[in-house]
Amino acid sequence: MVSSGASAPVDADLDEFNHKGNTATGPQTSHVEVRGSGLSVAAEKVSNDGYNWRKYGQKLVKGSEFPRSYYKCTYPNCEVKKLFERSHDGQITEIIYKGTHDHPKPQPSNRYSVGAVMSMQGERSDKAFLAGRDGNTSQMLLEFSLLPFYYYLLQ
DNA sequence: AGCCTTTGACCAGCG
DNA sequence: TCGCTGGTCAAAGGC
Repeated sequence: MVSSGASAPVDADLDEFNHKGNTATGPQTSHVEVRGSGLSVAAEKVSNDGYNWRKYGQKLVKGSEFPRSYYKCTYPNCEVKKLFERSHDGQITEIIYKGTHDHPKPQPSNRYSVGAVMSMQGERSDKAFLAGRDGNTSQMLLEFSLLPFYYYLLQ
């Protein structure tokens, strides 16, 4: 569960989502919070989570000092949306997924030699967002799991 | 040539 | 009913 369970520290705010009354009928919303990762690669990885996204908007929401980007999955018949909020440093402040992919992931343009990344993304792609929220531990895991990817980029 | 990002405007929901 | 805010659209430009 160490290397495969946490691609990103997931703070599942499904409670808040439930509270609003949109659960089974509405689209699933996953609230992913990635804070404190100084690696700009973190943003890259989260952006390239195995799917292709097309940006369709950007808005500065109140309460946040940084603009929020709106992405949509480019897969045909897949209307999963992703709200991406990051600071000017490239640090991710908030990521919100709306919906669930019901299609296989397209071929990632980058072929990591590290299968671990793929596998963990594969697990993450579902809705296994329920386990693994240890605060600092998950943060550490994030950076740790990113090391191979980061190393790959450096080459 | 095609897809993606950018950016301003438009629209709908809510207080 | 009006104003505000968040979300989406669409045109233009870039890669």
